[in-house]
Amino acid sequence: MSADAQLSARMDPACPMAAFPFHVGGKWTGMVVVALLDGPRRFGHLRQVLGVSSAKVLTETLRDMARDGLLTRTDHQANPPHVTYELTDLGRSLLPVIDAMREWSDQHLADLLAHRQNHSLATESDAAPTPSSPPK
Amino acid sequence: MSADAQLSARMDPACPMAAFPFHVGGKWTGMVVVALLDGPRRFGHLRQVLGVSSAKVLTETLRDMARDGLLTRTDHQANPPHVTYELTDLGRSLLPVIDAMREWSDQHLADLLAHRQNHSLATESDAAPTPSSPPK
DNA sequence: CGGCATCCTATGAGATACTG
DNA sequence: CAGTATCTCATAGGATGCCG
Repeated sequence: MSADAQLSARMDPACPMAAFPFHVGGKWTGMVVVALLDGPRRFGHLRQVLGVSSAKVLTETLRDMARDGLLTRTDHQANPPHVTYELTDLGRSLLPVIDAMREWSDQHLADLLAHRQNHSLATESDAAPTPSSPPK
Repeated sequence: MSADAQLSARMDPACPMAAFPFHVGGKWTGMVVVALLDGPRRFGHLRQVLGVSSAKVLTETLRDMARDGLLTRTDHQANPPHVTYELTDLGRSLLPVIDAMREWSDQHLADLLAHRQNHSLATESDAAPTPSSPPK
């Protein structure tokens, strides 16, 4: 399975960052890591795959990550411009943590969202029995 | 080692969240989890241990966490007020992820900070040889 | 194509003062 | 003691337009 497919499958709107209790750096940092797992990628490619709206945001994310040694920026000095970004070992070192987040998400995110849902309805009325997730 | 001691030792200003590339929920969420590992704690206790300046911030954090089922709030109906917060199983389920973050921090945070430092000095001048961290 | 420059807005975070 | 009520401020995120 390609990293791009993983991205769509695991980090798509169905599992929104909004409810996700973990973040890596900025909003897009974690996704950039995943998107670069298969090798160098171009700016435009990242922009499409991540679905990042504004170019500015992606530029900032990538610059910060380069500054922190998480990836390298390669300007191929071509015209039209051709720039690629590639994960460093340090960048790849984030993967176990990201995977830990994903594993948590697989196992517990639905539970968290159920609690949140439940809470909106019955702020104090009854005991609000846990809607899903019987304790293992 | 108590969770409180862990808190001071591992999440103190010497390892500031500012440079820490991971976050759990809000700024204080992760620390609340760690602070509650040893059992229920009172509002004031949390406020002291975490060093959270404003009561509002802690209140918000705790309310959000309760809403998400990460902890429970118990009002002991006493005067003066006595309220305790206790982790749920769901709240405890965050621990492996937090530990993964800490492990990453132990192994790579210094490296990241070195890169960051280096980058401020030589934005483009020379090749900026990696200051520390020979590849493994 | 891969950016900057500019502007805008929502939100997080905190300070301070007050209350049951 | 455990909050609530306001207010401020900084920053992240995003929209749009221009440039080499």
